Formats: sequence, C-alpha cells, structure tokens
Amino acid sequence: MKKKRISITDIANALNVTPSTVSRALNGGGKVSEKKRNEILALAKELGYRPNPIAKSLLENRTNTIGLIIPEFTHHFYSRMLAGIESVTSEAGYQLLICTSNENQAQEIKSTQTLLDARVDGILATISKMNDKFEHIQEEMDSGTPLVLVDRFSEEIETPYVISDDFKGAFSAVDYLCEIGCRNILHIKGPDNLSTTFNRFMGYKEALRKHEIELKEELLLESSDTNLLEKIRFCLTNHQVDGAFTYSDYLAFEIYKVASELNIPIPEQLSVIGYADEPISTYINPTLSTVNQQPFEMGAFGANYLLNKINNPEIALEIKNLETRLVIRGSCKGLEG
Amino acid sequence: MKKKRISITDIANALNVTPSTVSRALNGGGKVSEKKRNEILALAKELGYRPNPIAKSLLENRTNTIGLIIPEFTHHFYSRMLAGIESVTSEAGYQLLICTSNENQAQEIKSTQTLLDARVDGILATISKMNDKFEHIQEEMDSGTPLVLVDRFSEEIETPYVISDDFKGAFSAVDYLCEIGCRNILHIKGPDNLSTTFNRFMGYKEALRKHEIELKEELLLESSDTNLLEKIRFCLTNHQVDGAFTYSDYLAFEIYKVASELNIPIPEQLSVIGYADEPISTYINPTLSTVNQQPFEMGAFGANYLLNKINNPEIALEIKNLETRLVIRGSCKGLEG
DNA sequence: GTATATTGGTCAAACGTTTGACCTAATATC
DNA sequence: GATATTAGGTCAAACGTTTGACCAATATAC
Repeated sequence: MKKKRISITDIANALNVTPSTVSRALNGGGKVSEKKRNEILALAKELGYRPNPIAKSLLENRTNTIGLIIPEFTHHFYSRMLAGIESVTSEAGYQLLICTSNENQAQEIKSTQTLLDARVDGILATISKMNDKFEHIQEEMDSGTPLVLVDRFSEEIETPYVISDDFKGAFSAVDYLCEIGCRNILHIKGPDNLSTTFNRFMGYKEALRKHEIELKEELLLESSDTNLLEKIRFCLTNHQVDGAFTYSDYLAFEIYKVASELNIPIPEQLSVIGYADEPISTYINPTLSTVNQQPFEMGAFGANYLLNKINNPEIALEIKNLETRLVIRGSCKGLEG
Repeated sequence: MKKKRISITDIANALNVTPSTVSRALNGGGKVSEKKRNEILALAKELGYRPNPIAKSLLENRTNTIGLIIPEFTHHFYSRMLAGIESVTSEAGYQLLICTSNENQAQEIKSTQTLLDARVDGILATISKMNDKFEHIQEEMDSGTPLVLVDRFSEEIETPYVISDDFKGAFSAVDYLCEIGCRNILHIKGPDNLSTTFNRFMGYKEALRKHEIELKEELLLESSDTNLLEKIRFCLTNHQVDGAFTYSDYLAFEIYKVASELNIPIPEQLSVIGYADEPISTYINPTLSTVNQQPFEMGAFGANYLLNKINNPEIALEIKNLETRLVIRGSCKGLEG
C-alpha cells in the first residue's frame, strides 16, 4: 500500500500554525518570522516533506508535464530523438508522458485524447505515416494546448514544425556523387505520401540539374516496388549505374546485396549513399556513406521550442528546417576520383 | 493559453443540480432519476466534458501512472523493452512517465526522487551499470511504491526482478558451438560487476564442462581490455580458435574484423555467436548467430508484474528468469559439419 | 498622542471530484 | 391512519496547496 506522505497540514498541526504559514515558510512568501520559519523548515526536513505536485496542478491548471507521441520506439532515429527530448525536458524540470502510435492513426487519435485528458502542458508529436484524419489535431489545437510537430510535415496542419531539411540533405548527397564523377545515379524512393520522400527526391533532381545530368526514369525505383531486389538487379546490369542514393540506409543495404551478387565492387565501380546514419552503417562492409539527420538535436530543438511556446503562447508559428550532415565513409570513392 | 475545461460543476450549475448528482449520473452511482440522468449525459456530451484525473488523483491517492527508469534509449534492447512496457501499460489504461539514468547513478537517484514526487503508482527500473549506493532504492521501497527491476540484478536489492536467463542463454550458445565441433572457444566477457557478465560466463563454463572441454584462461578476454583488437588477433593466431562466444553482438563484430584481416573465413574456420540479436545482425555479412533475449516480452512481463503488484501488494517476491532464444545464422557451421 | 506603516500571522476560498450523511416527499405496509 | 421504506436528491468534507483578504499588535512618523 502506498504510504500517506506527510503534508503541509501535518506540519502545520504539529507546530500549531496554519497551513498558509507553512506554505509561505517553504516558498518564501514573507509574512513569517525568522524563528517560525526555521522551526518549520527543520520539521519539514526531519519528516521528509515533499510537496504534492498533484495539488499544485489542480490549483494552477498546469502539470509540468509534456506529452509525446511517436510512431515507434525501435527505430534508431526515434530513440535518438527521444533522448534529445528527454535531455531538455528533464533539465527544465518537466515530466515526459509517452505514447506511441505504432504508425496507426486510430492509436494516434487515442493517444492525443489520453494526453489531453492528462492535462499535459504541451504536446510534441510525430504524425503517423497513415494519416487522413485531422480532427483530433484540430481538437488538440482548439484546447489551447501548445503543439509542436517534429520530423514529418503535413500541409493540413498549421502549427510549428521542427523538421530535417530533406531537400538539402539529399542534394548534398547526390551533389557529392556527381562531384566524384558518377553520372548514372540510381535513386530508390521512400513510402508514398510522406513529405520526406518527396523532398529527398527533389534534392536528388536538383543536384542532377546542377551538374547538367539528365534525369532518367529507368533509374528511379520505389521502396514499395514488388520484387525490388530484381529491379535493382536489372538496373545495375543494364544501365551502367555508377552511383546510388537511397531513401534509407536499409535500402542501401539492398543495393549492397545485389552488387555483391553481381560482383560489382563498392566503391570502385559503384558509390552508395544512404540516409539516416543508422549505427549499423559503420559496421557493415564497406562502411556506408549516409546523411545524418541529427535526431538528437532535432528532439532537443523541438522540446525547447515547445517549452518556449508553453511559456509564451504568442510565439510565432514557424517551420524550422534543421541542417543535415553528409557523412562520407567507405561506400564512396574519394573526391579525387 | 490553456483553455479552462468544462467541469462537473459547470454542468451542475447549468442544470440546477449539485455536482454530486452530476458525478453520480456520470458514474452510475444510483440516486438519480432516469430523466435527470439523460439530461446530464446529454449536456456532458454536448459540452465535451472529460473528467479531470488530477482531481481524482488527489482524492484517491493514486495517479494511474507508472514511472520508468532506463539507462538509455538508443540501445535496441531498451527500445524493444520500452515498446513491450508501453504496450501493456497503455492497454491497462496507465500512463507512462519516463526518466533516463544515462548509466549514471546520480541521475538515477534524481529520477527516483522525481518519480516518487510525481506520486506514480509504481516504478519499473533497470539499475545503472555504475551502482554502489542503494539508499534511494531503499527510500523508494519504504515509500510503499511497488518496484520491479528488470534486466539487471543486484544482490543488494530485495525486490521482484524480471531478468533474462543469461546462464541458459550462454549455455545454449556454447553448447551449440561444441555440438558443431568447436573445441577452442574464445569468450569475450562484458563489463565487470554486471550480473549478466557473470552469468553468461558461467553458462560458457558449464557448456564446456558438459562437453568435457578444458577451460583455457588464454581464451578469455574482456570487453574492457585495452587493445582488445590486438588481443583477439593474438588469440586467433596462436590458439587455433574455432569458435567464439561474445558478451554482445558488437563484440562479435570485433571478431569479424580481425578474422577478415587474418583471412580466417567465417563460418568455415571460425563459428561466431554474439548476444542480444541486434537488428544489425541480419545485415552484416555473414549474418550473425546470436542469443535473443526477447526484450519486448521482458518489458511486457515486467509491466504486467508491476501492475499486479500495484493492485495486490501482497504478491510474492519473485525473481523471474525469462527464456532466451538461440538464433543460428550464417556465422556458424551447420550441425552436420 | 494620534495617525500610519509594518510585521506576523489567520481565515477562507479555490482547483475538480467523490462519497457518506442527511433530508424530503412520495409510496408501500400493516 | 400511523409507520416504514424508497427514490431522488442536497450538503459538506476531504484530498494538498496557494493566495488574497483580513486582523491584531507593535513600531514609526510627526
């Protein structure tokens, strides 16, 4: 059984003063003599008094809690983001209430409700992949609870965002491939209807344009393609592919597989760049070049942003595009060609 | 600004009844006519009434919240465990309050205090690697808040545990290596003073004993060894090592590195088994055999255990040893070999 | 010596909810 | 027709804390 914790009233009774006096002694609101103050402080310490935040919450209509909804925990990207968030919130003295959507909108809706019910002071969320309903978000915003969305963007929701600059990230990768001499650069796109998929593709296109390389439809694949491996094989065999840029690191590994099968050496004949900088990238052989999205910083930035918004509701609606970092490893030829 | 949510009193005033009546109408405590009940329910729905759990918590001295302390988020093991925990708690209608210790005991102590202050109904924790103080845990237990420890065990703390059966897990791995004919099996131990390190080593020893293989000191390394790579190299060169069992998958990859350097083919000349089944194991070449600890199930089991303990404080103190699963992949010869 | 300010407190309301005790009017029992 | 029961409610306390309003006693100003 949870023991009854000692309360301000207990202390007050023990010393024959009123709870108000004890409260003021503890919080320094004046109106209490030095002598009484010391008595009270001493007894509070002796009894191990700890204020009850529940009571305070009820009174102040704030919980010092922020709610988090993420699609899942197991992707390295989200764990790192979570770590970034936690570092900021714990530093600021906020609690973190966590829900997951499992990329499932029904669960996302339920989580939103749960967090609103819990009276969190603000919500940090990454919307799930499958999204076609937005009423719950609208309800969230109507409630006056600050909302900051991270990682994924949706035209339908007008609220502050903290996202990674996918366009520039992809551009820097493909630009690098061009610089080292690649001319037939394969791209594997991500899932449909994600802003990230679109933006990375646009970055790819823009880099080709810059280097005056024609975009070839036959070098475009999609992660959802049935028989993706076979399509990669066809591509590598017939189109003199000398570079590849993929939506994710895992898709890059699919290219590794096919290349090894076809005895195409990486990076000598084929330079590969993935996306996300999964830790595995440094263990695979050859180590994978990739675009690091700095998820920790993203989470930290988002959390800071939200805390600001909580304490200053008039803060401007902003879409913050965070810089990425191109990480070149063994899967790419060097710059000298 | 967070909007004032509508309360039971608001409804009561609007309908000229007392809050008690509204409460009873909503919670079905009788004492309210069908007609009034319907009126109240209708208005509550129309106004979007949602009960305030803060007020309820204050009254009932329970928060429907459980606190979690984990060493870090980014290890796959902990993310999976977290996912398991979340699946159970959310299903049971409990909130999850998350803290991290960063493997740092000072922070662990602070987190414990934070969670107790928040009046969580129970705590689920993995103690940090560096632990020599236990007062905070004692204080936790004295508070009457149920505590369940997961993953790591300590002699000093008497409380329910949910841990993975490291002994059996290691035994099954080394037993397998013996079965396929390995006779000189290298073992790389984990960090000192972790129960897992000890138990996996004991499993290794027991398997050797079963197969009447002598334990050779020169085949034992430690993850903390300076110049570990060099020591592995020495071992592989001079001791006809034909099998390796490591405390973690990452240590197994170190063996991969050295083996590739020395042109020792895996699995033809050297069979390797790691521990933890990190996702990377299936991407590396050859794919890594490993011991899966079923972290999701572990988290789920721990959460269930804690919820039981919350609702029935008299539950027996138990140390639950969860089964592991040996996963054989490309890094081991087959059984016929 | 009167008016004013200061010190050190108390009182009560408020936050939103639940719940046991109480009340009243109608109905049932004999 | 007197009494007991019941249905349908109200009242007030309780959870722990904060805070504005109030009050008495003392100190200060002139």
